[in-house]
Amino acid sequence: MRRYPCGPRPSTLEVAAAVIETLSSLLSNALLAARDAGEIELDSLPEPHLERPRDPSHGDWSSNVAMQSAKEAGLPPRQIAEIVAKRMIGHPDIAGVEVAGPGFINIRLSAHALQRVLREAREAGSDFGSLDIGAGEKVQVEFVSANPVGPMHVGHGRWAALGDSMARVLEHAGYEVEREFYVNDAGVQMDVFGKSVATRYLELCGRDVEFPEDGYRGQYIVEIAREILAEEGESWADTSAEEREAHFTEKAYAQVLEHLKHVLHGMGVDFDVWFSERTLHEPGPDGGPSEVEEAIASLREAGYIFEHEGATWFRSTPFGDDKDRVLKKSDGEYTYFAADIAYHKDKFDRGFDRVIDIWGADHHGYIKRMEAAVAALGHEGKLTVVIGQLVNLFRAGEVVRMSKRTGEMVTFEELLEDVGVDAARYFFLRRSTDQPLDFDIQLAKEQSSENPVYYVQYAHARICAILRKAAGADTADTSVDIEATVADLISDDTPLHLLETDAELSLMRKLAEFEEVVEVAARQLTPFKLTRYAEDLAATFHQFYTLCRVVDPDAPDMTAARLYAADATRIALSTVLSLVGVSAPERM
RNA sequence: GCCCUCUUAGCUCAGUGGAUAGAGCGUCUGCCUCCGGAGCAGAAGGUCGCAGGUUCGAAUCCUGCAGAGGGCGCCA
Repeated sequence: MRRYPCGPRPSTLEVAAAVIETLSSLLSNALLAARDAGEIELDSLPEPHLERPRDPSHGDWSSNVAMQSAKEAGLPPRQIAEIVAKRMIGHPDIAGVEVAGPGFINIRLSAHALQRVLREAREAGSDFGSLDIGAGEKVQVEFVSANPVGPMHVGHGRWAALGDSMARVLEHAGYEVEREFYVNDAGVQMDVFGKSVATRYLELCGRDVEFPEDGYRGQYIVEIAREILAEEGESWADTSAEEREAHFTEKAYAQVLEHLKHVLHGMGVDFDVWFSERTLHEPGPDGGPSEVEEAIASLREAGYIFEHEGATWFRSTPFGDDKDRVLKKSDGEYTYFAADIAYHKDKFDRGFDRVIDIWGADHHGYIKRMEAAVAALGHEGKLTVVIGQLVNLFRAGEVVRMSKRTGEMVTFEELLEDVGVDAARYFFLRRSTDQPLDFDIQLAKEQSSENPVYYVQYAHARICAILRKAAGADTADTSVDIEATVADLISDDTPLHLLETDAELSLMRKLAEFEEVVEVAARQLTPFKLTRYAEDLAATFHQFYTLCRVVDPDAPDMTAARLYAADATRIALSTVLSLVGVSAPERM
């Protein structure tokens, strides 16, 4: 249940916020007037909170001011509520005020107030629900960041959908967003990767070699080796192992990186920056210190570095970490953590006001030290780490088994090919982000009401069919331009006041919630709220459709008004789906 | 052993101090001479893991216990 503090709201918030402002001041004024009239004794005015009641029969908005001030006023809450309520009626936006339960003041908006959202949607178009709570603040979202040593697993796909949708919602809420992929192209896993490919290559050349114990055994390693063989022949079989492995590392790395970009682009996820970990270790301009060295120098300057047993340590415990952490090992190598500190210093040096990292659940225990490092660098509180949980694959209720040891698994690319981009993205965002997700491949492919993505898309397609019908075209005629059709059918003069039945009011109420949904999703970084809302809105529209005949040649005014409402719903559905990254088909 | 997260309807899950705890699926019953039935309506279904505490009020906050998952390297 959301609560809105009373007081001034950013003027850029439109419909819902304007209503909240109106209601808040009505409540405050009613209390003040009651006090001035001597009906209530109050030294301080409570901050009236407005919330949306769970139960629609309790009205559109509800306030608990009466309960809050009961103690001080020395009156029963219900009596205070009665006093306040009677002073609120009469406003054109208010259809009724009731006192209920222990002392709730339940407010019902007038049809007049609700109808405004339809014009709002039409004026805003694809900007419907957009806000300015970000006020242009620069935010970076870093996500996926899979090691470039193999195909993405399904969890990576979920994190891609999550990060991209989060970025879209933040943009819609007025933030300036950059998407970034951190490429872990340094470290031993790259060597192991190159060695694995090189060994497979030698095998393909007919050489008798032993596969490295810790090598990557996936079939894709063989495929990469085969491609290099086809391209470059057998000449690398006779070079030194060092030369060969170095070459194969780079060659295979480039291939995998291209593959990652290709798959992500195919699902509509495009990054602004691909950041290479290696660059952090390279010497600075004019041969100066690397970024890793500079980051450690910064921490040293701030007093958080010490030497112990031949290693260089970061004192992270003052920031709540369990133990201090090694940055430079006694063998002279830097740890992954050292590079990650340099990476985050680089992010903030680039001027982001806020940085969001989406990490896999296995990095859970890493959060505290990273937050500690960011705080030590003087950016406390600007980093938010979101943990993306894994995906359990099912097929018709049966678990799809995967083995990490043998490298056998369903890759994300295979899943995309199987179920399609829309279903994959939609399903990934149906659950709270920090909860493991059960993904049923068969359900995702099913074209029935059991499949929520079809349910929502169907509502959109259905509206488009109605609009085509209203324009006199065949409902299935896809050559009809929806936007132009709508412009012909409705106008600013359309008599929206005709919309006053329960089904129509419910639809308008649901549309008015959209802005709040965007706000909550942006503030809480929870894009899964969008899919819930999309399903709610689709259901509300289907109910409206069932009860309200839209196209009726005998009632042109009512037809126009209902088309207006249907079109506003189309705009909202299309917008919310675009925030999820799912298409809004005009016909299915 | 220590730390984190989770436990809500048969199943999958919403719900971070308010009212009679919700949705989808599944089960059962209805609705097409009518704009897309890929739809709609209704019914059944609950000790919110357990036990205390705080509060006018707790699924929600605190403590303990039980169960599930994850994390605890001079790995990345």
